[in-house]
Amino acid sequence: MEDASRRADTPRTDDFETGLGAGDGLELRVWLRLLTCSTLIEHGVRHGLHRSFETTLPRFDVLAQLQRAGKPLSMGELSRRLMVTNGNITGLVDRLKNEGLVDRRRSDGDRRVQMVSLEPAGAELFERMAADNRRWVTEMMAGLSREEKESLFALLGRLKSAVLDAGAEDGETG
Amino acid sequence: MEDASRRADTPRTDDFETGLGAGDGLELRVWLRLLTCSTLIEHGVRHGLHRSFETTLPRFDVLAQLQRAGKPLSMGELSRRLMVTNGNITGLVDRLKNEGLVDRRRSDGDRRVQMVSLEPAGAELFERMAADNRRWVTEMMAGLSREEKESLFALLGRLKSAVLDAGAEDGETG
DNA sequence: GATCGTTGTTTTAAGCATAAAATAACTTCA
DNA sequence: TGAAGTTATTTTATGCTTAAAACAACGATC
Repeated sequence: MEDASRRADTPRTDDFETGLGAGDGLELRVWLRLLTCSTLIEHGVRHGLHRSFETTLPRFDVLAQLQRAGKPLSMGELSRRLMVTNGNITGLVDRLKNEGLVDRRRSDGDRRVQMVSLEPAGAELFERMAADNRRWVTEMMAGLSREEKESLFALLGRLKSAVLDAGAEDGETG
Repeated sequence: MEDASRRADTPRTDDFETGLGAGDGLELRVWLRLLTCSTLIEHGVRHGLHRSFETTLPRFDVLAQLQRAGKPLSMGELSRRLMVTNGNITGLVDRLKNEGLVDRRRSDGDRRVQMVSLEPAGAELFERMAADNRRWVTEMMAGLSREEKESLFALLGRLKSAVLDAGAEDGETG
């Protein structure tokens, strides 16, 4: 009978739209809803990784990038791909290396650069996690039709471009 | 000439789709793109809050919830609305209280409960931050038409429902 | 071939976040 | 009323994350 007390102290992730309401700007409403969806799915994935693999989303993300790249990546390249600051990558790779999942070595050509590569244990673990991850995400979106998912994918592509364009302006003004 | 070295160590937020590629499942592609958009906008907002107000997104979110509620909220209620664990709220409210932006006092009826309320300084600061926040988000979405934003809003609503429905199944099975 | 600016990474200090355990107050019900 | 269970919050241990500063190696230019 371990059905109650599911886990200790997880947020309830109820139906709050974390912020503003109907009278506010459309952009703000889109952003808040986007954030809610992102947070909800992230909770699902993180919880799955924790429960099934005793690991975390950032660790998974690093392995995913290395697997996807199919070649060693520098610390900076990982930082850019994961969209986190590079001080962050240092600790993350430290831990993954201690766990034997990745290797890190100085580049021959440029002695500043550290190249991170996937160890066999890391690749094997990643494959197992990726399969479950895909299943979790698919299940979470099971309520959407194929058309809805395709529209959403397209619109998010538009949004991504818009945000990147807007960001390019303030900075590259020259 | 302080145009180079914009800021110390911010991630480049380039055009990487942080993860899988074209051959993968549609759901995974939607999720990764959603996460990219969410991260990009979050970076914009966080950077603005940091630069203009020397504050952080979680602090802003707490104030936003209190302002929106229009009444004091308990620690647990804040935790649910922000979708973070409640241990988290403790430290966050500690800091906001030290800064004089909120007040926290035991509830009369239930002595376990702590009610958090917005102080005048907090309300005043929030109004200023909210105005800028709205501007930043609007600018980031300037490249989208009204129709696109409305479609996106609607589809994200569908997604939110789908994820909540999927989550309701594994747990309430009884 | 020394100096200047740049680039890649790490370090530091602070804050955010989680999960799990602990504490404390409430409720129920016999 | 008092033991058992539930709910609200805090504490603990650990890890993630940021911004900024520090460090180290590179590249160009003179």
